[in-house]
Amino acid sequence: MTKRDQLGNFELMVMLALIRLGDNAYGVPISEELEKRTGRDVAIGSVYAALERLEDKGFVTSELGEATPERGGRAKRYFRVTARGLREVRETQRALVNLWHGLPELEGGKA
Amino acid sequence: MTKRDQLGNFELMVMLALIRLGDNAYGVPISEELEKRTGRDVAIGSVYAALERLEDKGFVTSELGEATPERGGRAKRYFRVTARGLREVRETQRALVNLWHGLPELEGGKA
DNA sequence: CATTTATTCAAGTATAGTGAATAAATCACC
DNA sequence: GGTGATTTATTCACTATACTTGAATAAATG
Repeated sequence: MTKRDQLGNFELMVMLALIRLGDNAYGVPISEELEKRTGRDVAIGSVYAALERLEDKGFVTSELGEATPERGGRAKRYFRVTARGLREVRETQRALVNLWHGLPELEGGKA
Repeated sequence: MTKRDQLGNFELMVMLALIRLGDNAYGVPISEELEKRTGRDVAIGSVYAALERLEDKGFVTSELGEATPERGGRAKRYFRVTARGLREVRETQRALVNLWHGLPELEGGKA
C-alpha cells in the first residue's frame, strides 16, 4: 500500500545531472552529462520520460525558456530540483552508501 | 535491441547485501540487512524476484544448503555474487559516484 | 499433523528504452 | 513579407524490463 515514490536508478541519475547543471538543465545537456559521466548510451526519450515522472512526483519543476533566442530551434524547457527532490536524492544516496560502506571489494569508489 | 543487463536500483542493493553477508547470504538475512541499512520496508518476495533476475543475468549463483539442520524449516538457498556480478556492481557504483562527486548539495554522504 | 523456516508463484503497477513524429524557432531567398 | 529548408528540442506510442504484494507451497522437525 506504500506509495513511496522512490527514485529508480535512472531517475536518480537524472536528478544528479540536474543538480550539477544548475541553471542550464534541459533535455539535451542532461543527456550529454549522463553519457559523459556514466559512459553509457542514453536515449533522449528516456530522459524526458524520467523527467515527466519526476515532475509528477514533485521532485522537479520546469519552465519554458525565453521564446526568441538568436539561434534556430524550439524553446528549451528548463528543469530544477525541488527541496523535496533534493531530500529524496540524499536519502537514496545515504541508503546506497550505507550498503557499500566498508566493503573491501568496493574500494576506489570512494566518495 | 541492446540487451545490456544493467542493474536496477533494488538489484544493486541486493547485490551489496549479498557481498556483505558472504557465506550467510540467503533470502531472510538479505532482507533483514536491506531493512537495517536502508531503513525501508522490504518485502521478501521482492528479494527473491530480484535474486532470480540476477541469476538469469549471471550476476549471482545459488546452491541449496545442507538438507538436515537441527531446526525446523525448509532448506536454505545460498547465493553468492559472480566475478561478473561484482564487476557490474563496481561499474554501477562508479557511475553513481561520478555523478554525485563534488556536488556541495550532497556532502556528508561521503564514502 | 502442527509448527517453523524458507522459497515460489501469479498478477498487478512502475520504470526504462527506442524510433519516429511533431513543434517552434531562425535563415535564405526571391 | 511569404515560403520552405534547417536547426534545436520536445513529445508520443510501444515494447521491454524491473519492482511490489499477498498468498500459496515446500521441506524440515517435534
